[in-house]
Amino acid sequence: MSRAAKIEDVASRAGVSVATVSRALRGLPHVSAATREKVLRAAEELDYRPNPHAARLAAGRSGTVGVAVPVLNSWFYANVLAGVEAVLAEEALDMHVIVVDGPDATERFIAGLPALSKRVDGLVLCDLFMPDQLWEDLAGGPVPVATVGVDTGLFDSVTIDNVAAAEAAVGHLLDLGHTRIGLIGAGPDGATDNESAALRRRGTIAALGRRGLDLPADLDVAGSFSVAGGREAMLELIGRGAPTAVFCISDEMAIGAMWAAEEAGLRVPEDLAVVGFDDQPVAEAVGLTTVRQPVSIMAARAAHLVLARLDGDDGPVQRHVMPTLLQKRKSTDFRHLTPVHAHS
Amino acid sequence: MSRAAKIEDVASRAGVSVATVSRALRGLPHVSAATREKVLRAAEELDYRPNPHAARLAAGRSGTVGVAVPVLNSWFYANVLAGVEAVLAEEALDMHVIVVDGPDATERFIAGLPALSKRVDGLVLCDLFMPDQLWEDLAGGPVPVATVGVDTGLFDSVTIDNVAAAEAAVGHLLDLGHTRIGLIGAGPDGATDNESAALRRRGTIAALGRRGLDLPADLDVAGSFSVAGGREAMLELIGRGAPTAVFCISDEMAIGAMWAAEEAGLRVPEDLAVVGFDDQPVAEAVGLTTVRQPVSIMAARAAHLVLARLDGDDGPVQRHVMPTLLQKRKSTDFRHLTPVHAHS
DNA sequence: CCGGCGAATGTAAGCGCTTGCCACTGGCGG
DNA sequence: CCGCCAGTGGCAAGCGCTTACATTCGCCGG
Repeated sequence: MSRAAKIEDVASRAGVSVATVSRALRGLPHVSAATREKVLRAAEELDYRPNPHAARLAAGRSGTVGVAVPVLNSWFYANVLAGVEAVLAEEALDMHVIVVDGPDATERFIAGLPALSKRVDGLVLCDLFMPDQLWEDLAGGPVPVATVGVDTGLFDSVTIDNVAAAEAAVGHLLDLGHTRIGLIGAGPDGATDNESAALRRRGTIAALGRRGLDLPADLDVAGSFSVAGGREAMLELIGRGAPTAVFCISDEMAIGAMWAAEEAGLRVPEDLAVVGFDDQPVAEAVGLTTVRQPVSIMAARAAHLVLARLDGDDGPVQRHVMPTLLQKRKSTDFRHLTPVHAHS
Repeated sequence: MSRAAKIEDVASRAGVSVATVSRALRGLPHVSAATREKVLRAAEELDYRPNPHAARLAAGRSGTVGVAVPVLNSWFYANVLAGVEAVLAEEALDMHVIVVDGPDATERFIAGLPALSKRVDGLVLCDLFMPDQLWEDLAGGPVPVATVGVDTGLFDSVTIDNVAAAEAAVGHLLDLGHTRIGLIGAGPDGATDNESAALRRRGTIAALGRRGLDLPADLDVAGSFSVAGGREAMLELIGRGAPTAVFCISDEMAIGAMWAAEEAGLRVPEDLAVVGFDDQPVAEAVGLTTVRQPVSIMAARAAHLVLARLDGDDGPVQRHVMPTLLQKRKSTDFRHLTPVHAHS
């Protein structure tokens, strides 16, 4: 065909007005069954495809929800995207992905926020770190927001209880008899400011504290959320006099830590117990004890929350806390006897 | 402010016409420096943000390139997205991600193709499997396409030499003295039709053939591209009488295979040599010998290729073949003595 | 048999921007 | 001193759709 059909062509072919075509095609009321049928047929025959930009301009809605993540190529965020994408695809909505990696990108993201509200109808924000003022600005804005991984109290959120999860992980290590437990985390000292990291650190300290222990500075290291980051942190720990167990706030880091341990001639779990966080498929394969969190389900729920807001739900802010589960595997399957116990 | 500023507001504030504002803001010629400055200031003062939908409708361009991938939550495709996103972000273009998982989604993708050409200016297609006819239709269409991982000859493409890479991998195994080498692949029998999988299988057979060996049916299994898929395939292989070495067409599968081996009491590399494909970070951590391919660089190049087409490049189709490298690690670090050699 | 009412449809005014085309301006050579 | 040209800038017609409002029509109760 020469030129793409427009709504007007469909209208004249069906013998109705463009308004009727628009209504019929979108399933709106006030169209008789017969007319609708006629329109559908005409559209079919012309292979009509509505122009989304025209529709969006006219309707003032974009049919798109934005998803902001710090990086794309990590298991966690890839699954966030997958979770959101799955629900959006069902609703025939577009996903606009925004990568906010590091301070510069955050700057740009913030600067682009006003413009963003024109291109997305809703927003799923994942592990974003911004000044409080901006969160409030966002809350005052027109686009519904759901956050995953962070809970500001201002928006619908879906998180896990990071503190409790970390307590469980470290508690497990303590139950095994460890007293010299390292933490491989992330934070201002590490790659980025990350709320989850801070909470897991808090949980670690809480678990330790409950047994009268603390987290000595030399066992408290931070790295980037990656295999390499975990390895480096572990190497650092080893250089300082290795702990007998280490809690890593991501599986990638834990795998890096196991690697470093091996390089240093430490056996896991005999010489070093390791626990990770996430429970990605690889964790099970390598026998890594880790905290399972339902990543893509969380993301999907966040997506549903913004969709509900788009459908007019104006109930109170919903703050979902999803369950986690400590998966015990080989990397901690060894009872550690501390010198104290050995002599008692 | 009450209502978002529109171009007209900027125009009147700057004392020029909307046409001039449009030109000034987009850096088009035929605007004097003084005028441009005036416009910029006015826009700044009003915090003006152009409405992308209006711009796209009027201009007939979408400022968006689409990226189709089979799944989001795998290392490979996550890196593809990351690679594309990085170059698009630089050009201030949007990325529209399309997940084409399985036949149904492919169907939908194909059905949506005509509509798609209105919402994207270009397309990066990754490991997509479609009837030839549709590729040709696409080639006849208005939107430039670049493929990654598959080379149809119709579009700019960036691939690796899968056959040669597999030959190198299996050749390495042969050099180590293995003669009973299994292949864990994917294909019509596996999860999806995948061109790379077919080519790697071909390379495997070629390498074997060069030594006068063949790939017996009982050592030729297929699984899904995942840890679980690799594990199941390996278990199957073990059930049939384990080979002494196995080539897996992805790292996830290789890690699954190592897991299965361990479950079965086989030591890697002594009892079973394993080689994977991709060289994702975890591979190095677990000492997996594997074929490295520059995933995100490939994706970035594909993105550049479609951008070049958008800039009017109408040169001949470019078919880039990127280098791969066999990374030898612990999982194959053992010279296997076949009975034949042992007795000679 | 008539007024009125609601459902079905049409009319047309935008939505906010881009761009082809025309009009103006001032500096320059003739 | 005049006409011409290149460089600027304005005008206005779209881009293809949505939707408020007006209109039409069939049907019912009075």
